Amino acid sequence: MAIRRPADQAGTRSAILDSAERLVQHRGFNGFSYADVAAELGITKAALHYHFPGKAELGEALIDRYASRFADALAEIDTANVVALERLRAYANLYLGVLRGERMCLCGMLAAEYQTLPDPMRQTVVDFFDHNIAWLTRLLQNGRADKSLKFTGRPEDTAQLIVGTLEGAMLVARPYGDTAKFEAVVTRLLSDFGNPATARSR
Amino acid sequence: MAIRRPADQAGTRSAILDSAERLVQHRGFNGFSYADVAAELGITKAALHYHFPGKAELGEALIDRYASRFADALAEIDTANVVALERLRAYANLYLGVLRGERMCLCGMLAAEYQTLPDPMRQTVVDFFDHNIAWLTRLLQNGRADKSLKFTGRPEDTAQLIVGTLEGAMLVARPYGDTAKFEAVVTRLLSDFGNPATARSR
DNA sequence: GTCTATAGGCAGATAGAC
DNA sequence: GTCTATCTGCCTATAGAC
Repeated sequence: MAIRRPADQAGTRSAILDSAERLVQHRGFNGFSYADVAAELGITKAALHYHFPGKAELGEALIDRYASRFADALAEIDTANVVALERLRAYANLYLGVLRGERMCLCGMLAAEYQTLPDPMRQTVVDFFDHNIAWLTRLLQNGRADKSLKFTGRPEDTAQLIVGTLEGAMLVARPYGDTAKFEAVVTRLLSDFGNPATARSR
Repeated sequence: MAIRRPADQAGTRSAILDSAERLVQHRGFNGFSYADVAAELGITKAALHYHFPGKAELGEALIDRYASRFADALAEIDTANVVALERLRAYANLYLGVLRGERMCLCGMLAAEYQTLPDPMRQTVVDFFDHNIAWLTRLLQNGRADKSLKFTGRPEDTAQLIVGTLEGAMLVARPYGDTAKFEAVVTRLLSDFGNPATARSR
């Protein structure tokens, strides 16, 4: 008893989201227009308004989909990796994948534009970060408990540090068009959490 | 033999820069307009175009002034602090001051919008980061040499990590309107560089 | 669902008077 | 230097035909 829906509706809707997502991650929410999306898909602006009444609704749908995809990726990391340090590495690789597509993290981009975002989008951005921090906090707590991760202070603060470092490293690396800069930061970041016996302070 | 100039010219010019700088750090380069600045100063848009022919030129002037002020602050840090860790702390405090004014770092904001920036502004943004990385790299080299700083790997990579972490922590903390989140990250970041004898790995 | 046509507003920018 | 007036273009959004 599947819900019946014209193929085009779901197809166009997700094609719009794909295009808009790429544009926002590339140019920002204030840097793209309905005209850009319409041109990319070969349809008119009016058709977009049928699927998403306004830019605010499109933006909300964008974050919702991105957040749920990210949540799936985190769950996948949990099932695929046992060791906490490996989970952390996999988490960093999510960001690297985004940067490789010459994109900024969607919510990192929206965080920069936060003050100009339509009201309904704001909470959704904050929720994304909250979810990431919560997941990392659990990971850090577990890693500390089973002694696979070494770090000082509150897990919440270190989780905040990790998110901040990854978002910031992306932000700064992108103008250089140089993923190596990002990767060097990740390596350096992760090295602090590993077994101190293998770390060298020179 | 001072250069003579009507008081208003220099006055208006820097008032425009002050207003535009605040607006860009708050709302982004694509999130403010000549009309915003004009309204704030009680003058017309046409007057702005007299001082800055176009938005691109205004943007360039904005970064130039910001970068030179930042360079002064770095020089000031070097003369006021002997210990490398203290210099690092003072550097982080520069960022904290910006965040306390409910602003994002100008160049961090522009880095997010990089793909939509007028061409002449792009190199100037990159130069800003290069300068910061270079200053931090020297600081890290000196700190390592006199054993006042502990860290692993190449100084360049750690410099990149520090800039990324500070920019990213600002980016993520601002939507929360919570400077404490930023300060916690800074404390956590700096603790890794201090004397290991006083650090606790719990 | 998608189109054409168009409204209404704001953007960056210019000409020319004072 | 700053003004008024105006241009052109793009923006988001809507009405109504197909």
